Amino acid sequence: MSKTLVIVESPTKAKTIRQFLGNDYVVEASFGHIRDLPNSASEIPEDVKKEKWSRLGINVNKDFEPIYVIPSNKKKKVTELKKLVKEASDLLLATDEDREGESISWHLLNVLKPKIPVKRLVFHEITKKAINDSLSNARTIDDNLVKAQETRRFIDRLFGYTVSPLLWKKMIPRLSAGRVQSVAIRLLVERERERINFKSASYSDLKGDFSKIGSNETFEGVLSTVDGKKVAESKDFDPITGSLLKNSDAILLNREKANELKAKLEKSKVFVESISKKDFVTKPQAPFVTSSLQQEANRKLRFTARMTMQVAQTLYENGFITYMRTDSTNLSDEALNACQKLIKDEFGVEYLSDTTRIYKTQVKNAQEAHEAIRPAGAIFTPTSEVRAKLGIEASKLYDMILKRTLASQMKDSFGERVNVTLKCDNATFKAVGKIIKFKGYLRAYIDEDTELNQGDEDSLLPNMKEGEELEIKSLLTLSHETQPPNRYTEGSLIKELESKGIGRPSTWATVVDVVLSRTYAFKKQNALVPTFLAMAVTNLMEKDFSELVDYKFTAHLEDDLDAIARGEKNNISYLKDFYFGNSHLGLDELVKKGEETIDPKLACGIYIGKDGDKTLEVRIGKFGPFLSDGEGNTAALPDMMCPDELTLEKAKELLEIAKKGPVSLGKGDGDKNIYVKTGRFGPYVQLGENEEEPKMVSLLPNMKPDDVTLDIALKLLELPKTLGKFPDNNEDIVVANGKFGPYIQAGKETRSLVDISPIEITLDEAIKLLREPKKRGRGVARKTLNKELGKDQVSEEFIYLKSGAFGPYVTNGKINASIPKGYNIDEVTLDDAITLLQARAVKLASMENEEEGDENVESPKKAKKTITKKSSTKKSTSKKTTSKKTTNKASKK
DNA sequence: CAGTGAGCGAGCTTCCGCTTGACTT
Repeated sequence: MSKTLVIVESPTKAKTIRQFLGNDYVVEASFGHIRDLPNSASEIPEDVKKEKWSRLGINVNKDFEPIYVIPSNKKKKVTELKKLVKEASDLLLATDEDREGESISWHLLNVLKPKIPVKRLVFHEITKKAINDSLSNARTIDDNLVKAQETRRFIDRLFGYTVSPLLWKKMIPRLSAGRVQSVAIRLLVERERERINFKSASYSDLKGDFSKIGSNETFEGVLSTVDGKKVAESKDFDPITGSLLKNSDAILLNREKANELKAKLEKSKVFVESISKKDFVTKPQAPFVTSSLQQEANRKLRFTARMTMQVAQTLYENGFITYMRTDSTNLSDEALNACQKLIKDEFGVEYLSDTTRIYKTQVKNAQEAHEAIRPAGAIFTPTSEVRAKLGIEASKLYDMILKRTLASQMKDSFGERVNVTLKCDNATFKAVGKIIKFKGYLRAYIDEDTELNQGDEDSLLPNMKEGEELEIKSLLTLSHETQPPNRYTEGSLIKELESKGIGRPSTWATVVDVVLSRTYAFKKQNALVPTFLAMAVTNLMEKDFSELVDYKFTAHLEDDLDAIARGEKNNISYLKDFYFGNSHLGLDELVKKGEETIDPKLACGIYIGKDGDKTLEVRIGKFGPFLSDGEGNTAALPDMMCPDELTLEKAKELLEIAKKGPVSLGKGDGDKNIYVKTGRFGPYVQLGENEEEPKMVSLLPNMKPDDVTLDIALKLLELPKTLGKFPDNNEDIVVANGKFGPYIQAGKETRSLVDISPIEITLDEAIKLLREPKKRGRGVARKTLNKELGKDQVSEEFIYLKSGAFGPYVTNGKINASIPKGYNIDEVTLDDAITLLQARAVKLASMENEEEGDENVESPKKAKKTITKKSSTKKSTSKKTTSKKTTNKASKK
């Protein structure tokens, strides 16, 4: 008998639903979108390739008719689904309930062309009840919602694929621009500009230790007013001028004045002027959504957004948490019941909120197709169990999710704050005490706001009366400097984008990756530093495409898409308006205008300042940014230089040094100068300067320019050198430093030098090495790519970057992790490596458990499985499901 | 096996959102 085919987006979701639906249903996953506009030139069908519009994938002249193609990695999936449709009695399209989900269903319908009855249905949560409800509420596909999705897709494509080529022409190839990424880098750049324009201000104040008379228990007070005027603090200063804000009537104390005041007050008496008490209440925050999870994991666990999502994915696949790409703060009844029970058990009934707390989603464009991120199931798994199965990293993230979920249904925290003003001569001091009377949700989870503003600790003041005299135990002058605004971190950038409605839960982690991999920014500890390239691109975008990088562009787009989804707006005329313009210039005209008017010379320069009549600027060159004075003098910029560090003075200095030329280390052969320089292929030493072909030798791997002494330089310049004869073939043994690192050669025999330095190797050592068997070609290459990235501060392990048979990977000696595509091998940092290894460890722990599960259930078949691993994928997945079921059952007791 | 800041082919690069690929060095 044929069955009903149900198609969902995620295989894990399919697996869960399969358990609820029973044998009359076949549940399969589409793995997201199955069809899209052609991604690259190779995907454009031959018959339209000649058309001018084909590189957009959209025929802009024919009502924006798209070319849809099935990407190669989806072809197998599609054939599989087609086959299942043939066998099925009817089809249920159960993709997510949002624009993208509706579109996936529409594409499925168009590609699979089913001849059986088709219905569209949605589950709001994955519980038996919700699924049964949805089965009885099936509907048809919402065409307007599909049109809204297409419009979004086309706008992004038209923006990205017309503006990026303009950047290639005017700046350098391979640059990119888009609705989301261009705004992300603009945020970074604007913050950097604030830092560049920032003028620091110095100010001083006093801190005092006070006590009741005769008591040794002191408390702290901070100088608040002098002669009735507020003492200036950080926020009273103008960040651009560094002086007091115009409308501020605060009094500015420099160090001298503060010291004078201190000397005077030390001789004065101090009294309690006033005491005021105020109750305060703090409330828990909503359960996690993708962005808040990424932010808190970034802040508390130092996870990158990518790492957070990798670990969350593993937790999801193992049935520990609900879906991790969501913008909904909603908790299902199942979750609420589980919370209430656990709160009672763990903390006591007095900690349970009287009413169910419901959190309104603040995000404007939220699509709420899923629940909040929470521990899965009707009974939450204890963290210890997650730790046992998936290891420490996964359990840390899980614990955070568990506690935040619980806290969201717990009682408020409340307490009392006491403000005391002390009078001392013509000055006053302020002391603050705090008592938390009931910790409430803080027992479970302390969020960022609470942590920053008040902490969860009591700070007590002694009992005092107004008018009471106190003792001054000590006074201290404190000097402060105002600080420039902080750079964005991954977490705070995501937060900012989300608050502007830009980007979606599934993309925030990749947005960060795009910005980094296109070298629009680099990481400095946790901060994202925009590059000069990002500044040049942002300058251009702001000037010529201001509407597109306006922070409100996406918000307006969302409003319009909603109108299209409601059937109130026509999508074609909307697209025409955007691309060809109407009352304003359309994208097409903007790009054409840009092609004519943008001067590459101007676009590639970032103004630094004037040196006399010379204009100093950073220029974007093919090989990266460099300094120029406009008169042919150039200078390289130090690696990883932050834009706000390149002041006018610093720029002058760098140009000055470059003009003088490299400093000679000393004299070498024939009285020629020896220099250390850096070229396209890294640092090298050079002998002489005016020769036609000065001798140049690269530094050895692991050698830094600063380490090179005259002695080392002389030895390097001896390369390539002949050590002597190789007795076995009577050829000269030559030591050289080649493209792939140092090596020795005797006739046809070559060996890479790995452990021995080419400037120290002796004839005997060379002979010995040549007689040892040659490692295979790849082996040699692997040894050359053997870079120590540094030491993991936590585990104290050294981490290496190596290249193996399956491409480059990082290792800590125990675990290996491949470098994913998109990484520049030369730029893999220690942090990247640690992230990759942690994610790998989590994955390995998860796989180990699956293996054990298999063994327990069907150990006799294990051998068979390993042999037929590739050919019978289907079999092994179904087996995994059975094993999962049993482990789950076992764990729920 | 080259040491910049740029002059020539030919063809390509690029967007945002959905989802998880392969398991070793």
